[in-house]
Formats: sequence, structure tokens, C-alpha cells
Amino acid sequence: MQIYYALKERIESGAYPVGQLLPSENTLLEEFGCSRNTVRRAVAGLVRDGYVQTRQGWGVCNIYQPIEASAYTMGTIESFAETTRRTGQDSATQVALFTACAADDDLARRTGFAPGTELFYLQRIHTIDGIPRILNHSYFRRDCMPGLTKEIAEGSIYRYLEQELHMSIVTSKRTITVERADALDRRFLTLEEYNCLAVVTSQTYNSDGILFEYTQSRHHPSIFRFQDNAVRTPAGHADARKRIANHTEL
Amino acid sequence: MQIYYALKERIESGAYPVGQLLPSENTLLEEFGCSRNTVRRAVAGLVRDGYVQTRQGWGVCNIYQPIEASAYTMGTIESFAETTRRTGQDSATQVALFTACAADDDLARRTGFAPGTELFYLQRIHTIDGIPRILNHSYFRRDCMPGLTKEIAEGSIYRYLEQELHMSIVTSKRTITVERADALDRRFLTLEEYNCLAVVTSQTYNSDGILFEYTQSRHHPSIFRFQDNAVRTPAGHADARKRIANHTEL
DNA sequence: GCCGATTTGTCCGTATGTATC
DNA sequence: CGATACATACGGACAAATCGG
Repeated sequence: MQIYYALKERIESGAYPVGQLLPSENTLLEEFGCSRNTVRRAVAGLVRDGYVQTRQGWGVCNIYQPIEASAYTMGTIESFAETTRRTGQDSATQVALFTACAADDDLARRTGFAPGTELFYLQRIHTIDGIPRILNHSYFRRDCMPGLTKEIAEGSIYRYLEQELHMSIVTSKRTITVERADALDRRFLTLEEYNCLAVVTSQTYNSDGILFEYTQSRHHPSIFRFQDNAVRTPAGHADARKRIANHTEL
Repeated sequence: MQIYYALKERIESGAYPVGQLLPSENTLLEEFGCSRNTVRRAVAGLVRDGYVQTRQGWGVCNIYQPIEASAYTMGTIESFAETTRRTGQDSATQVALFTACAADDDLARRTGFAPGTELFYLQRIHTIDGIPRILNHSYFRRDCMPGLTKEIAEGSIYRYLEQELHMSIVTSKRTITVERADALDRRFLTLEEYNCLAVVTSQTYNSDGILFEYTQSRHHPSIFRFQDNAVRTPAGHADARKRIANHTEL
């Protein structure tokens, strides 16, 4: 990770010319005093994050482009918290509903919880500079967070889970869609002329590998932005074609 | 990749119980007759794609969940082509505009091309079962594809690039947003009651590391879906927190 | 509460294959 | 054709986390 950050820093600061090759792996391993394996893992991270591109027999090419919007971290949503932190705006969370329930068959199918699982169901609204921007529908496994209260939910549930319960979050599966605004969206969010929202559905697993959260985040379109980087698997790998199917054609 | 696919196949077919540990790396390397490093790379791929989760001192945990929607490939857009191929629907591409232009300062800033770069500008509409679903605004570097014609664009530009020009596509940077429909969207797409679209903006690089395409794909909300998987970087790494910022809170 | 076996995380040095120029 | 570059693989070593006795 140190090498990854060192190289990333250099690329962002323009130490390596854009569109040209970085020093070869052999040069880098000498400079950093490590094995080739370690250099390669650092470079693989830069490829994943869209900073460089490698080609066998050629080298590692710098494709960094500091366009306005690409200051965000790859593969993450420019979320409520990040936006406000970046712009220094004011933010708050309000809990509209806090109840306990159990997963019936329909809910189980939608969320991925086993039928009968005891859950908390929360509706929360995030506001930024006083304007409601995100409406969250969340289901949490009750047995993973026995002491959860409305007061905690007003603050940060994740801080509670990690710092109080020492739970660690590991994996989150997300799906992004666009949906028509429903009555609840209109009631809580200031949608103005929009009649749709960006909807992020996520299933989150803790370090024991159990699904403990299902959340649907309904974002005001004007503040929603998601960045991603797709890399073609090298030729010869069986799924070479699938990983760059972002072009809506074939 | 063979090991990756073998394990993936087993997981999908239920050969390993969900929520439990896979055989240890030492067991797997004996079975597959390879080194530990190779097994680990296969497992890393499964982690990236949300099939398993690893924990030091514990093992590799199967978190596969075949809920309806998760049949799509991770990290890719369920695009026009994929949707139609999967559902067996009828699809077609129509070129509404095919012109040459050069990047002025404003276009250069938006697209990432150097000012003055000579480009093709295309507007294309993808229809599925006769219904227009996606409107593409594309800019291509003219010097990368000198023989491009409207006829080729009616078919597959990528097939032309790869099979005729032997160009290979490597990296694509994407941003997903939701935007209000404009006059062009309304003219070409059947938006019905929707007044927004899912917009995927992508910059694509060829194997020489040069940006050769900038495309804005404007998707009908009802057919848009994007899947992703976020993995927490192990503790101790400097960016541990940033990679799982999908929860719209803090 | 400590110890030891097990398991993943990290790293090294070396070797060979393959694409590029 | 050869030098150089990245791609892949092996085998070994030690660290760190987990878990049971």
C-alpha cells in the first residue's frame, strides 16, 4: 500500500508525464527495495482505480486525467457524508420511523434475509444545508445489534456497530437503478420538478459472513453521482469480453 | 482463471454451503495441484465479485446469494446488448447523426480530449423490441478510426475497431448520474411519464493508453440497472474507510 | 489466561512464458 | 534476432488473527 500511495501521489502531482510510460517494474523494485511481486500488486491497484494501464511487452502507461469530477474515489458513491465533507456543507440525519418486525416471505425474497428473521426497520432522512436529499429504508438483523435505539440511529449506526459492538463490515453488494418517486419520496424529499430518484440497494455483510443489513437509499437526482472503472481482463481469460460491457452496443 | 471458474461454478451450484467456510487454501492447492499464490489469486477474484469473504485466521466464507437480480455480472452495466441477449429480445441500432468536428475548449474540458482534436460525433439510438431505449452521444478520435462510416456505426463500432483495425480496448472510466430529460431525449426515446434518465458517461482508452472515445449513454430508467460490489480494504491500510462509503451516513 | 494448531496476509527470490520493439 | 517489458507460476518463509484445549 505504501508503494501504491507513493506512485498515486506522483501521478496526481504530475511527476510522470500523462500518456507515457512509468519506470519499468524492475526499475521500481530497485527504487523501493522490494520484490517484483510487491511492485506488481501496487501497480494492479493503480490499474483498478484507473490511474494506469499495463500492456505486456510494453510497459505501464499513465492515463491519469484530472478532470473536474474525477476527484472522487473510484468505485464509491459520492454519498451524502462525502459530499458534505468535501463542500463543507451542513448535514443532519432524522429518523422518521423506528420499528421492529420480522421478515415475511415477500420481504425475505426482496432483502435476502431468511424468512422469519427478526429485524429493525428504519426510515431515515438525510438533509444537507437544511434540504432533505436522501431517504433511506433500512432493515437490520436485530440479533446483530441488540441495543440499537432511535437515538443511536439519529447519529451514526456504523460508528455504533464498529466502535461499540466491535463489529466490522466487510462486503457490500449494491445495485443502482432509477425509479419513479412514490408518495413517501415526495413527502420527505424536496423533489421539485423531478419525478424520479436514483436508488441504491445494498446488502451488507459483517466479518462473520452474515448479511446484517439491507438498505434502499433513495437519492435526489441532483446530488447523486457514482464513479467506476472497468478494466478489460487480459486476452485468453475466459471472460475477456464481459468486464467492459459498458458500451451499450455490440 | 481456471481455478476461479471452477470455484465459482461450485458456489453457484451449491456445492459449498452458504454462510460456511470453503476448504482452506492449503486444501485447495493440493486439490488443484498449484501453488498457494495461484489459489489466492483465484479467491481474490471471488472476493472482488462478491462470492466469498475472507478473514485472517478464520477462512474463506461463502456469501453467495442467488437472489433474482444477482444473475448479472458484477461491475458491469446490464446494457442494452446484455439485456437483449439474456432475454432473447430483438434489438437494433439506428444512427441519427454522423458528423465530423473538432474539440473546442468547452468540449475538450467536458470530454477530456485535447483542444483541437479531430473527432467524429455520433448520435445513435438503441431499440429493443422496437422501442427506443438508449440514446448515445459519442465522440471518437478520427485518427484512431479513419475509415469509420455511418454504415459501420449502424452495426458494431467495437467489432470494427477490434476485428478490422485490430485495436484493443482496455480501460473505461464511467460516471453514473441521473439527469432531466431534454428535448432530444423526448424526441428519440419513449419516456412516457418519466422526466429523467440514467446517464452513463464513459471515457475509453485503447491499448496505447490514449483516450479515443467519449460517450454519454442516456438510458430509459425502466431498463437501467447497475451492479457493484464494494470490499473493505483490510485494516491498517491507509484508505480502509473510503472503499465502503456506500452507506449514506456516517 | 496461555499455548499451540490452523488459517489467511504479506513478502521474497527465482524461473519461464509471451508480447513488443 | 535479441533485449526488454509485463504475465504467470512456484516454493518457501514469517506475521497476524482465530479458535479450541
